[in-house]
Amino acid sequence: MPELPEVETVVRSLRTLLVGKKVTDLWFSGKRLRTGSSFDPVLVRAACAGAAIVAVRRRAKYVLVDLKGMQGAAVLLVHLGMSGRLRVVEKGAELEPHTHVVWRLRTGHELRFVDPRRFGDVAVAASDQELRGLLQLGPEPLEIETADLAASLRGSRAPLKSFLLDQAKIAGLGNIYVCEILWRTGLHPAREARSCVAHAAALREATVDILHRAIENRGTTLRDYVDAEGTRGANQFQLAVYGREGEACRRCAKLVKRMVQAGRSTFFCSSCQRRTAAGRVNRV
DNA sequence: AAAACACCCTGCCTGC
DNA sequence: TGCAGGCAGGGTGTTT
Repeated sequence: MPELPEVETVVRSLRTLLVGKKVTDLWFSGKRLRTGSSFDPVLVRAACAGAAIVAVRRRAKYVLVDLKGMQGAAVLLVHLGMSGRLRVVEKGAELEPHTHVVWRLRTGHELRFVDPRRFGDVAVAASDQELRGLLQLGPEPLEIETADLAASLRGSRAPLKSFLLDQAKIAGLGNIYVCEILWRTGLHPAREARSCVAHAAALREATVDILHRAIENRGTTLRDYVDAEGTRGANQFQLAVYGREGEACRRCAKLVKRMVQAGRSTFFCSSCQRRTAAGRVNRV
């Protein structure tokens, strides 16, 4: 499940493998991607074929590839969804099932987008401003200012868990890292966001630390996440609560609980993470 | 207006 | 053993 650290890891590996390379041609499976996707093979081919790869960037959970083609500059957007992978392989390497887009490079390598569940997305535009997926995104978690986070919290009656998952409020977190951030700060997932204004600094600090550590570990591989070179992450061994229902809390040894919020699992410690505004910030 | 929810998809796991 | 059903959840569109 690629979240910000996994996407950042993929972007870094793609950057070393792709920048300066030229796309010769593309191949498509013909399958649709996620509902509401603007994925259009004709447009993607027109923007990519013959273009040079200038840069590879990340915005929230999106991979952005800057292209320079005969018709000018373009931006290629790839979202990995739940099960998406971007791999750079040798031409002629066996085609994995559920491969949907292949960019053939002049070097003889291929960039491949593989996505069994097709929750991912591929799109092109002339600039970031024309990429629909990027328009509603909030600030980057690694760059957000405490005052801005506090102001945003103050205006939301949503549960804190939902607030942190809302890409319009803060862009790039997913279920795994939100659970970890809440545990680290000792805040209960069901607390109203606006009751946590005083904890904005602690939330920001925990977020930055947890994301940095996850990036250092090259992401969390729970099932099949790998980077562009096929390397698994190692951050799954650092998780304090996610996926640990019934196991001992690493801080107080009580059993980690699971509840469902907005249809998604929340893992937390009911002893360390109190509903009441105790004002206590826990440290590992 | 903001929050909640249904939907898309496949693979894995559980239970009968 | 085999198969049905539940579950995983990011983002979008719809409903409350």
